[in-house]
Amino acid sequence: MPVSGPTYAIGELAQQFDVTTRTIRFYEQEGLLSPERRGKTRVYRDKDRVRLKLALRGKRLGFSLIEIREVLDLYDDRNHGSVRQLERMLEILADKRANLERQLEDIRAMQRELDQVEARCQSALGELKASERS
Amino acid sequence: MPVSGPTYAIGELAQQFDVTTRTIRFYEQEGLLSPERRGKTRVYRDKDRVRLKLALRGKRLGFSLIEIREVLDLYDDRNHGSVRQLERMLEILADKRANLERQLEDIRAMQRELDQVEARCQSALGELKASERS
DNA sequence: GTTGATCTTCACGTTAAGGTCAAATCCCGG
DNA sequence: CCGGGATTTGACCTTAACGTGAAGATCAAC
Repeated sequence: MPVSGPTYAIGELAQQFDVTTRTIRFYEQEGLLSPERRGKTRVYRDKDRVRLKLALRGKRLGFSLIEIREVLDLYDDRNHGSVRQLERMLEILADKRANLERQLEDIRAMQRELDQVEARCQSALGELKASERS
Repeated sequence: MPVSGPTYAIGELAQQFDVTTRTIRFYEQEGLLSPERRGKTRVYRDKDRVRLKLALRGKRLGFSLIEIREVLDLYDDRNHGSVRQLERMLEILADKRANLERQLEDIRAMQRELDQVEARCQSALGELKASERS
């Protein structure tokens, strides 16, 4: 009983996520999406929507489309391959996890630096405005 | 009295940060670095090293070289321009800050998803190994 | 002094991630 | 049934961030 749920046109999806239809078609070409077809036109379901959302999140984090596809493919794995494949998956996951950790560190470091720069800017601005009043 | 401190050759720096010399020269061409010259050869000081470090961090966070240059230029600003310029700087900083926040959110969301995928992998792996023993 | 490592500039190549037409086709309200 | 907006495929274009030689200068070491 595949409840099926709502469907979306490509333009609809594009609007929802603020990307162009070109992007969505490109993601399909690169194997990130595989919508059904009604005739020639693409029909997207919620599972496609989820994949697109995850893909865009990955992109914001600097993942390449290839990496994103790898993870997405693991994600809805109804064919949990061999032991070897599963172990490879865990390897990839560990890798991505490590990367995220480093990004967190980087972000915190950069936030500290932004704090410093901003403080200097603010004080410089204060002085300028003070001298303006003189 | 500019203590000056240690200097580095381009290859040295490349090794320290695990990038190619081409990258370092490219960053110079793009205005991120501006080492002195002894004759034709580049001589790097600690301040250049710091800029390189910050640049690479920025890159890991998905900043473009242009954005990185903007921030670096703000960073060692001995010529804190006009009020307008300072205000523009604060604007940019706020922008980058917001971006970092979103990245943090994305990272946390993605970590949760990795947790789920990994759990599924682990359990599938457990089942496979169990059935192997039968 | 020659060899090998490192440096220089110049220039063309490459890859990722789409953008940008163009020309045909589809679908839907009137 | 038809006109206009949305979709389709296909082709080529673009930008960022380097890679990859080529060809020569320099410099320490043997």
